[in-house]
Amino acid sequence: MNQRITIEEVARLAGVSTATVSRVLSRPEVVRSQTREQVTAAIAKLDYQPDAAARALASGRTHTVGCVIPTLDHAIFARSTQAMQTTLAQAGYQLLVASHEYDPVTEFELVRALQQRGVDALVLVGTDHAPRLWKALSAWRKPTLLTWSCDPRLPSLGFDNEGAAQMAASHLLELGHRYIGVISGLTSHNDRARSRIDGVRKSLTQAGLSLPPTLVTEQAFNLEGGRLGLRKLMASRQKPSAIFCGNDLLAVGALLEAQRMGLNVPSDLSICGIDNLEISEAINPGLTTVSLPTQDLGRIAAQFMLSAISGEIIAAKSLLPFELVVRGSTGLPRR
Amino acid sequence: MNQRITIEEVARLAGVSTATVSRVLSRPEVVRSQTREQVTAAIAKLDYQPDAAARALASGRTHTVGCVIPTLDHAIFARSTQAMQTTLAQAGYQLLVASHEYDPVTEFELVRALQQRGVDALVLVGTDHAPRLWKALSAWRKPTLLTWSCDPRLPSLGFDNEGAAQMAASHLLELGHRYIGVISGLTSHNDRARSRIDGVRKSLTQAGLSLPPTLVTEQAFNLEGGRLGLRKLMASRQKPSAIFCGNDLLAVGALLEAQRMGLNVPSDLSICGIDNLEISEAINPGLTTVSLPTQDLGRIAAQFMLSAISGEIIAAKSLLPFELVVRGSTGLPRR
DNA sequence: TTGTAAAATGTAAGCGCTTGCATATACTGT
DNA sequence: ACAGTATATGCAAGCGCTTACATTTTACAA
Repeated sequence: MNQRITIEEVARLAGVSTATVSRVLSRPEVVRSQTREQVTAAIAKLDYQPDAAARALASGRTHTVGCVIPTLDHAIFARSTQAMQTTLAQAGYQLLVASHEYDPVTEFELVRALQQRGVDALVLVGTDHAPRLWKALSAWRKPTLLTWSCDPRLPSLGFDNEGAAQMAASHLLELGHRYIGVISGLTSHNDRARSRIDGVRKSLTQAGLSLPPTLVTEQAFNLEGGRLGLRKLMASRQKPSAIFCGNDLLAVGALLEAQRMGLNVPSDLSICGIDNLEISEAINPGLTTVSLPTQDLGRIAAQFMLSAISGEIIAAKSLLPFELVVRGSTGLPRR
Repeated sequence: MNQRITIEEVARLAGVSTATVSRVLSRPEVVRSQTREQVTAAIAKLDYQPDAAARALASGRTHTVGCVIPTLDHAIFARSTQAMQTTLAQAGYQLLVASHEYDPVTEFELVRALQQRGVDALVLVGTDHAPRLWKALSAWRKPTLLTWSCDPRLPSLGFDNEGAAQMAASHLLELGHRYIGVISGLTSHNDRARSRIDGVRKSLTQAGLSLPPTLVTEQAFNLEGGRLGLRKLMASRQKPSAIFCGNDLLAVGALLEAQRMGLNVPSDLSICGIDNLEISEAINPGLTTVSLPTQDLGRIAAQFMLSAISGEIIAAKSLLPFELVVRGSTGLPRR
């Protein structure tokens, strides 16, 4: 250690006890202003930096929130994590990020690791978790929040993924499409992807249509997946006139691939997604999509955790709003 | 606390001292295998989870690495951070992420916060830092790594940003372009952006050309910035026949905007960027760019930090390779 | 056997803070 | 001026580990 300055030296210089210095640090309002100033001056003079480990050990609070996500490689998670981190930092909290890349075992281990680290709260994504992870969470006596989707077992802040997909599907149905294909993200350990397929299926059923397995393909969550999915669907006997993609990355991939294949979007093929990434608006034609407030998700999640840490009861379930954004990638089917 | 299981209870159940349990945890090889098994069994039976704060306080090591980046909203940082986190987690280390959104004051505060948290190592981006941040870093006795660009003051793992830009500019020059515009990211608190402009300027100078201020525009680091930049450059008296963009996000934005304006890329206008994002390959036409191994950056940075933490001397400066990827967005200028 | 060195384990003193409780000091009204 | 409170500060016991050092056990050679 670099001759660390301790609270004791600050106390000595300020002519008070270590307890008072500690109070200035964590509950300044209980210290007489004159005393407080002496202490503050001593802290400044010595450039004292309290040792977080010692504070954590003595107080049981680390001022750290853990966040376990699938991956930062996807803009939606990066974006919400970014918002979360910023909000937390403003409140003096630090973010411990860990990603499991859709592997439930890794996810479990990361959660355990973060719990050991003594994080004051934990944020997870989705509802698909290993049983022992659920167990580890319920045995844990600190705030936990599920994001992106909701589950009665834990406080949740998410979207009605099924509803969002229905909204998109209804749009396609209203345009007159009857053969609708689906490019979904991989559904393993991903409840969001499953819910979205379910949403499309529900809409089709309500319209008296069905969703044949040949018109559904699961693809890796990236542009390449969208391209592969498109080729696969367009190779099927009954070609779809519209394609719903589980997210915008797949949709953009599909759109670009359609253009490469010489198809005109939307007159030959309508495409729509979910998320509303920046690229969705920029691309030509613009991508019709369901806009999700990803950034808000992160910010509000952070606020929830801060409230929960300070003992407030947070809502068991909050759904964030979303809206259909119609752009050029969807249109009437060729008659 | 949830009736936390302590090392003492494990020791009692295993019939050994707490010191032995501690050794099993951190240096199992010094414990006789028979004893070790008893301890391991007791740990498993009690589901003991050591308290990281206590370990940190007693040992001075937190098994945590801090990473301060501009923002996770940009794919390049998200991607390298993702790689870093994964590599660290595999070695039992956790990642504390903080982003400053190009604000030097925030950056300084975040670094201090992470130092207080007792991170075992720190990773920063770039060489533009507030003087007092440099001071805080040199007073700190733990490994620090600069990434993306290099600086003699600290161990660095980065790219030759100027060289990458020169590579792109040379490509445009070789195609015969003489009026080359530049859409740069904001250069404030961003040495990479500045180096890249410098690289282009150097190439032009070597070719006996110059880079007039009217052909350079600084834009926010996103698609919209690329679009604005393009409109600005194409509104100048002497229109460029090729545009170099400081990164692929700007380039993609510029490309899409060019198409919206009815320009044909590359016959009316060549565009090239730096980064090689996934979208750069997928878009039509494909974007000519300089491919940077962003993911490797993160992975290698993590490995460096792990080595440094265990006392190894790491290279003062490592440059990662890059290569020009020529795609459809650049071509011969219209004669 | 026994002696000696090496290996394994135990003892106990912290690590640097927080906080319950005790004490001291500052106010208030009479 | 003096109780009687309310407020501010100090005292000191931990928080749950790690680790230097002391002690015990084991291994092995003579």
